[in-house]
Amino acid sequence: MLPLPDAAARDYDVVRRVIGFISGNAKAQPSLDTIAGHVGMEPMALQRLFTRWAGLTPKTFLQAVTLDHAKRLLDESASVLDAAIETGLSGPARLHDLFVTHEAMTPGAYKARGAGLTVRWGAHQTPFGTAVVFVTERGLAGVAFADRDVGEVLDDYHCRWPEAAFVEDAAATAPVAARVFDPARWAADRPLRIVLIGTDFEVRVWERLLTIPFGRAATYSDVAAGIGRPSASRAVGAAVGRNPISFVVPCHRVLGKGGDLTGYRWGLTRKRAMLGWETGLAARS
DNA sequence: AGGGCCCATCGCA
DNA sequence: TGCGATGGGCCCT
Repeated sequence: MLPLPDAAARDYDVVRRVIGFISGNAKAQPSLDTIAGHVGMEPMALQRLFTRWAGLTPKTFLQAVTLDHAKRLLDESASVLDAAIETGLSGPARLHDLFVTHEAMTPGAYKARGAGLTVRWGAHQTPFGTAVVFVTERGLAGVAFADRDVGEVLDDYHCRWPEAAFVEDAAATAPVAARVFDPARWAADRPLRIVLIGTDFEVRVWERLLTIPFGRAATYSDVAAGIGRPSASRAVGAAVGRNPISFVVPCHRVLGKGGDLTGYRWGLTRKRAMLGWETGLAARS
């Protein structure tokens, strides 16, 4: 049973529709009035909602989500990325971002398929819709989005770790969810512990994603080069798509080389939402 | 076999 | 020029 949607979740529903509309009519550059009309809101109300959600007006958000902007973001990020990798996960480059310490369960855990693991899960409202959060004794193990039905997400994770014991325990996951999706709580206390369960290759890709700073982006081939497999960008794409801890392991910050968003496990609209949200937050500083 | 890729080429306005 | 469409190579499950 889901908790009642809070303000953030209701906001996301509007945001989702707006982004869908904008990207479907990108060429037409729809005005605020047009957009508001499409979602059945007053323009001013929509404007306030967006500003509350992302710190951006819909107009600015629209610009932040275009191909041009994505290309520029990639250009600007290229230099920053090197510095971020130097300082690693705990350095000051993580300003504005979650501090994360990670541990890998590989490849034994992959083979063991979660045997001996107790996974506690709960569904929570977030700025990007309903998320199912999975935690283990060793740390946060999964974040997944459920557009319709939490059951689909559970099936998915059951398949990943078929030998693990799953226990619904929203009381255990609620604080993690609250912290992960609330920038005000980032870096406020101890680093967030996460555990990466996957093949050797996958874990290396996911670790690499953790070095992409907040509000920036990298390409699939950047990531491939970064793990010493410069020609494996396609395999990187597949591994990125299997990232079990979405948002926390920022797979939404990986774009095609030309600035295309290419794909996202939880829907391109959500990827756009995350990128735009980060842009707004980074600009606010 | 088949991907959340990438590059080169080609054809068409 | 620019923008699709196509084909071949690539490398991990």
